Amino acid sequence: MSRKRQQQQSEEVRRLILDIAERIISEEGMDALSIRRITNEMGYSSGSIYHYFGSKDEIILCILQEGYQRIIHAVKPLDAQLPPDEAICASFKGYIYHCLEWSSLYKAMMFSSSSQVLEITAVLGEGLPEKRPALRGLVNALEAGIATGIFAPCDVPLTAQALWSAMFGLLSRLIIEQNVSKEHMDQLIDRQINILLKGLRT
Amino acid sequence: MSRKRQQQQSEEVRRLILDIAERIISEEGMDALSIRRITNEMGYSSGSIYHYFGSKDEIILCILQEGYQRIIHAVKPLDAQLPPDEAICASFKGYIYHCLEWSSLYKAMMFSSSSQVLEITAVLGEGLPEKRPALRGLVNALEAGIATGIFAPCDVPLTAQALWSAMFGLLSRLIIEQNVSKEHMDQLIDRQINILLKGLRT
Amino acid sequence: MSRKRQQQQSEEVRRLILDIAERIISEEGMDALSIRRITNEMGYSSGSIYHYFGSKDEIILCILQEGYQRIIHAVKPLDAQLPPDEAICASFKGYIYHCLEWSSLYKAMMFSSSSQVLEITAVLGEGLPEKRPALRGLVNALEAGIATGIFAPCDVPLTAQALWSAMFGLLSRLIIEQNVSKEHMDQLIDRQINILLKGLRT
Amino acid sequence: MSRKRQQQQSEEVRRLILDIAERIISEEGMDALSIRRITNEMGYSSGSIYHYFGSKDEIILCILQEGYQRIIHAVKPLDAQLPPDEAICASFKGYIYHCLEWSSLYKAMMFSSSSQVLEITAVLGEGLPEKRPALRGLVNALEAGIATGIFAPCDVPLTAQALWSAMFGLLSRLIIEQNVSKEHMDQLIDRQINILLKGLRT
DNA sequence: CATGAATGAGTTTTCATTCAT
DNA sequence: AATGAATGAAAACTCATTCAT
Repeated sequence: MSRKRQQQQSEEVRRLILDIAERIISEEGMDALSIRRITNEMGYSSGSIYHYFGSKDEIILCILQEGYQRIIHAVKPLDAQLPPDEAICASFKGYIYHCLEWSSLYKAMMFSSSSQVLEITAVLGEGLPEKRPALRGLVNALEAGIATGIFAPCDVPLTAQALWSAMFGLLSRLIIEQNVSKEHMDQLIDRQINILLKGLRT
Repeated sequence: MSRKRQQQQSEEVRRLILDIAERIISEEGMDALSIRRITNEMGYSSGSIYHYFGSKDEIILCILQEGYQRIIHAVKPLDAQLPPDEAICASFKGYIYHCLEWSSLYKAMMFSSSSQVLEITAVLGEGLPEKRPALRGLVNALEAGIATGIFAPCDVPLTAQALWSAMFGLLSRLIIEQNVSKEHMDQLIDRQINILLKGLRT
Repeated sequence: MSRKRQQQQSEEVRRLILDIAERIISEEGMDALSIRRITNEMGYSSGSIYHYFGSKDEIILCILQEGYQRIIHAVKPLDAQLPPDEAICASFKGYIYHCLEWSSLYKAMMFSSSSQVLEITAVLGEGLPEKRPALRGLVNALEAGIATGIFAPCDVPLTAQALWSAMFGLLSRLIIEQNVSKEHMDQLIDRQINILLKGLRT
Repeated sequence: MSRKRQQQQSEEVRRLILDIAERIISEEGMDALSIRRITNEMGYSSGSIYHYFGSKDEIILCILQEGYQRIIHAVKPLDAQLPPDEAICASFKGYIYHCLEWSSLYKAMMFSSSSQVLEITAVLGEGLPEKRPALRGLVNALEAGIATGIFAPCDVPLTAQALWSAMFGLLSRLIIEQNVSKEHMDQLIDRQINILLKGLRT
């Protein structure tokens, strides 16, 4: 009992640390994250964090992994009821608007070349489109669209990578440039998705 | 003679500083850049750098501006002889393959949200498509294509931003993910450009 | 027990820092004070000081406030039993001889134009004679003296400021010039107070 | 000829250095003075200053000495035509208002305990009232006043020191506290001189 | 005489990490 | 498990001074 209880408590503190750290990164960027900041906001002393994590890097890695999970889980599966093109459009928009709310975290995660992070975030490799939830849905929609004849036949995984990269580019610029007006943002997103979908059609 | 020689030497030291700094940024990222690192590698004392640059930021700005210049100068003007779609295809490919050679610097520059850097790199703002050399060519090609009827009429600056962002996304992923095979890379680039161009056509 | 002991020790270290800093200021002036100097003399590493104080300015402010407190607490309230002129004489003498013992600190404090310090030390502003303990006693004595008819009616706060400034001037010169003999010092103090008091009489 | 000319030119450069340094001290305080600042404003290189002065301290000393001379020369001799009390009043006012215009320099000079500076600025020592121009005039006026019966007999040098210190105190506070309104300043000066003069009368 | 490059020691501050208690 | 004191290295930057040219 006692041991179980302990483990549970320990897990709660880890959670707390990660939550605070993630909030700092999201609100003020990676450079604002420091052990002191975290422990201060927890009401703990600075040393205590090393009972829960081996190093700062371990914390960051954890956050990036979790952040990716969160984003993925938030990517709703493509609606099989909808025509594939509309499903892709809805999915992309959902993804973009969702990620814009986690922009700092998204940036930290998706722009990282750390091999540990890339294990999670890479999409261009052989076979990855089938592994990544986000791309898997895209692959399915593309295949469905080809089957129903609204999309031209093509190398589906390759096309999924190309499409996703395009959308990633727009999302990235929106996050990086910061001061794009909501209106212009909406127009850009619409325009890009239109171009891409039209590019797929028969 | 002596004065000229001195000035020349001074210029050489500035160059040396910039080269070392750029190498550090390219190899280890922006955060690894420090005055100490630079001066140590030069064999100078740390204060000496302030003979040549007013501050660390000035050095960084210099590097980014140079990097941008390098990129811009390499962006060949769209070939007016070619049909607009082929011109865009050639231009995009040229841009991507060129920037892949300066990948780390490109990353440092294009992923920065520093306002100083954004003054140079931002593309999504109102009126920017006409100011940025890369986008201006795209705007011209689009207008030409619409005029000749191969592209459907559209909001040209908006479309240029959407197109460029798409291409930026693919380039970014290629840079970030590092271990994409040359063959797959070529296919991806071809595929994306095809989708985009087809998306523009009438 | 342990916690109490720790807190006590922490308090001792703060004390040590303030004592060393004060000594440096007293012996070598404000400009000689540096974090390094303090920590070196403590046998600590330079960063450690930030466990106890948030910044150098905080240390200085602490010292100045303590110095001011020390001076104020030593300013005995004017003796209401004595005739006002004698009370003023006694008070001035007490103040001068007391401050001469803390001369370097007094100098650092009273000659500073830092706004933080002036909040504590300024006397010439509107309404300040009533706020500063030293001047408040003077104001009371002047009013008492005017009431009993030994002092001529006047603008009391203004007069208090003028009197205190005069005494401050003599005290300052005694501190600055250092090598004035005790005998001459006594004569000067007597003479100045006599002139001032006679200047107030009816 | 050549040598004479050279010496003259050298003298001019020394002058220029001192003028610039003094202006910096006056406008921005002692801490703002640096060799770089001086040489930049001269259009010279940093090293060249050492052809004219052995060290920064030598420059500062020079300025303080000159500053004192300037102040003294500006202290107009007491008007022997006027009654001694009016002459003292005029002299004090002239001194105060004059020095307020050189406040930073005055502060640097008169608050210094450097023995070199004190050789010039000390007034409380035995025999100094007769040596210092400012005090000598005061001594003369006091003696004249005693002779004509408007001042009570007294130890004249001692009285001169006490008077001057009083006025120095007010001037110092006006300089230190900075934000005293012109109106209040005038009242304070009037009030203090009135008290002092009344304190001298028979 | 003048330059300007270079030094070296200095400044305050931040931070991840360790460790005795 | 938690503390909090302490470290030591790092950060950017400043400045008086020296010296070869």
